[in-house]
Amino acid sequence: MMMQNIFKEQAKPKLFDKLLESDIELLLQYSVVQNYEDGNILVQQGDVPKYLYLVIQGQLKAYRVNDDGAEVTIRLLQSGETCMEAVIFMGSNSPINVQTMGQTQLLMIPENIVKSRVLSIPQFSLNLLQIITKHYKNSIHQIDGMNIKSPLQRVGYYFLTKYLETNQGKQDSEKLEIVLPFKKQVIANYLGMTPETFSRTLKQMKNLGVDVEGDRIKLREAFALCHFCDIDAANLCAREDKNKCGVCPLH
Amino acid sequence: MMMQNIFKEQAKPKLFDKLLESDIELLLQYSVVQNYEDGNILVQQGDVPKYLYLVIQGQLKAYRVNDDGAEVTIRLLQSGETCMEAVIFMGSNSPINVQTMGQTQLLMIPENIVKSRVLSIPQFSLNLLQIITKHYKNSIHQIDGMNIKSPLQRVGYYFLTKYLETNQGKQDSEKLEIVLPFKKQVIANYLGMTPETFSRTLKQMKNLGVDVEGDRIKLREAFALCHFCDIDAANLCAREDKNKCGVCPLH
DNA sequence: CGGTTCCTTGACGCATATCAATCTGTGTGG
DNA sequence: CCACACAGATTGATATGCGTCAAGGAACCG
Repeated sequence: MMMQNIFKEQAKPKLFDKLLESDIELLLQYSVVQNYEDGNILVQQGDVPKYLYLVIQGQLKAYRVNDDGAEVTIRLLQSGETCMEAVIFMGSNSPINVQTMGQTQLLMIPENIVKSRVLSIPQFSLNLLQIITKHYKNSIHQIDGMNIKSPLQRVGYYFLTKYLETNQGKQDSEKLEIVLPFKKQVIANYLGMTPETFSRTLKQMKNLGVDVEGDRIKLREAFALCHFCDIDAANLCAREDKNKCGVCPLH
Repeated sequence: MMMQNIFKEQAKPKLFDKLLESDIELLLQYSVVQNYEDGNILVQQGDVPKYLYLVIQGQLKAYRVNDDGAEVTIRLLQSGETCMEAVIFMGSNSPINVQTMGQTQLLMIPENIVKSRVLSIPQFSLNLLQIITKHYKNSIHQIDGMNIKSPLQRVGYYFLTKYLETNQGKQDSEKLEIVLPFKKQVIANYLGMTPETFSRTLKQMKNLGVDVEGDRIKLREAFALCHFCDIDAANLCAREDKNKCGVCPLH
């Protein structure tokens, strides 16, 4: 299987970062690529996961449901991201469901291959550690947000991180627009609020210099989202002169 | 440094699980043991962590604070548990503060030793993966709880997991009592509620057959907490005949 | 004892969920 | 090309559950 073909146009997934071509081949020996329709449930709470999933195209949602059928979104994944890496090492059943959102193409690496390669390829276990710790960090932010942040702050922080992601490396040519990568109700649930509250919150943001038109978020000024910055976000910020924003926690 | 002395009376920490004595020595080569008073801040948000901390005696709290000074508890740790293992691999600054609660004795392993041993001792990197994924799983439950569970359900689930932890392996001699390992206000914050709400919730639990006297939680019947069970908890349950409780999600 | 810390109890207000209706856009079929 | 259906998004009205504030009680320690 030729990775350079599959991910031709895209950045190499973090999972394969710094791996030798020969190591990647070892890893993909028994992997398969598969296509799914919208709404396909790949893993259910309680399952023992059989694969590590890498999104080639499309989107996935990792979530939990309770008895009443209420959903909590844990992660939203796009192309190049992986899931079940963590669960494979939990030594227990999956605490989450995973479902496709829209048409999706996935690379599936068998669970036992992952486990054995961890022991034989040090860089691979390092990659996994970094991926999982990143998820962990995200979930810490989620917990934080739900406890002490208002909906406005949660949305603002979400926009800020999206803004920083899309402008990574581009010091000068900052685009003052971001595009929501998911349906609004999906994002709302991820942020722990109802679609109604999300919608109302978007209107509030206009007062802060953030205009919303459909799924396009337009900033009236480059520093519009700086109110929502924290130390973690500031570290992603590419501005060489961070104190220009006036509120950067690093200054 | 002799691990068997330090942890004489206790279970061996997960961090050292299945490691050869020689590997442990390699790991501890540059480690130090240190004592701290109550309230000592070991790590602050934004710090680059210098050590992995293993609790020998006492308790730690990992938490976040926002501008207003409001705290969100991420983890509460007791003897044998570790922290900063995840942060070390995040490749960024610490998203959390860590503080001692009460007098505490800690083993501190330098960060660069941890990183290098990961590459040279496969079982060690496996241990780390398992520890971190467990934290991740916990944080998933935390997110879940704050979104779709009432305070009653959160407290109930917390008690249930504590109950299952203390009765691990003891199939027959189930003690119908658990002892809260932390101050009530600390637990309340960990569960994402105020001490007032926590207190009121404890009274509600009396109707469900759970009596609270100080920090002792007494179950009037063995199945009192089964209402709060989910698939994850059920997997920890030691009862050979799980369907006796009538609500087990495994049956 | 007096002081401190922790926990509990009560009264109140507000923010967000809930329910319901309307609006917008998009794709489909006649 | 228009009419219709449907999903998603928005807007409004209502209510309730938790946080906040304030006071009182309990346990502990010198």
